[in-house]
Amino acid sequence: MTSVNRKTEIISAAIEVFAEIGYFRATTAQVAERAKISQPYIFKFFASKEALLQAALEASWERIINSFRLVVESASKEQLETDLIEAYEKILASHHNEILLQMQSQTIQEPSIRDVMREGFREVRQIVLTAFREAGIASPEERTLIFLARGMLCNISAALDMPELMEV
Amino acid sequence: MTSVNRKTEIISAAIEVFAEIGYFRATTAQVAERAKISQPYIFKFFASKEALLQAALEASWERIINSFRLVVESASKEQLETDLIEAYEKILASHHNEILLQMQSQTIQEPSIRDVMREGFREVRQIVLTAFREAGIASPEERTLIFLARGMLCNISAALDMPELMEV
DNA sequence: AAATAGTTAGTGATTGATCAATCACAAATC
DNA sequence: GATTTGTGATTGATCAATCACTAACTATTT
Repeated sequence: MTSVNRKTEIISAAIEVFAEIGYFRATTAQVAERAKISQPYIFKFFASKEALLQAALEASWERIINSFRLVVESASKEQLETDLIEAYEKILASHHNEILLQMQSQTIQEPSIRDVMREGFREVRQIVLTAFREAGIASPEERTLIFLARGMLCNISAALDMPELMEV
Repeated sequence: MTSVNRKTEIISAAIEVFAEIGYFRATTAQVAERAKISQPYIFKFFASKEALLQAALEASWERIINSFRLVVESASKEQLETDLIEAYEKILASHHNEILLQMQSQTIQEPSIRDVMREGFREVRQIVLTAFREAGIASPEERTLIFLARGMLCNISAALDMPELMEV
């Protein structure tokens, strides 16, 4: 097992455990158990529990950003927005825990966590806004706002299992 | 000091402490200190820390719901949506902690907390949807979805101190 | 092929601190 | 004297992080 693979495994385990139990309530022992390693071994890869959360959040943002970049590169101007929505819904379905962890982290006050969250939102917004502009969509700022807003309500709809929130 | 006032004070203290520190990390001793009572005394009013969170959430939803009902009763049809937005922004400015606590609770898995959150969203959505319908607004379901979605992005914008998320 | 040395992978045991909740009790008020 | 209001002390459980240690693997020399 290479070191980088082991690190990835720990991050995956942390995403699951933090999302299911809540970051502050979850224990590093639970993460270790999920990753099938000993509890102290986590600290060979991450300086602290908070550093592990940070790494988990970076991984989750990267997935969204990579997915959106792919869509922007390949989608037609007419399909751009619907393809972005579809890409996000796929992530929400396949990596629900990463979204739950992001939702949690929106209210975590630690500076390092706040920074990751802000940078994630900033970058996603920039990708969408630039793509909308280059596609010649009218009122790109307003449309970007609505796109992000629908995404956030979609998260809540999924987290609380309230599909009616997204029904028209 | 009447029992009901004391209870209200504890709830106010809990909202502050839970919002600032995070529900799972915050301690009942911190809530007690904020309420200027002893830590055990909390448990004369609330059976558990979770019951206290539940009461805090109920209070926060009630504020929003009462405010929206007032707007719906008095606003003109043309001003309805802007007045609702204004009412929500006022709450967000004056009771930021209540919104932060709601955001946290969107991902807390305990059944009693989930139930409070679902009921809160359900009721707010119903009030807005009914008001939009009765005001003769076109596509009331779609407009309600957008209204709620913008509200959720507004929460995040405030929580992360990212005003650019709401700029057009 | 065998021995040696060095590096990487991984764990058991511990610790100091922390916390929700209980209980017995005191003080104030009615 | 009885009810209400309120607290000190305690407890059993829990946790992040550290430390000392072992096992396994790799490379080099003999």
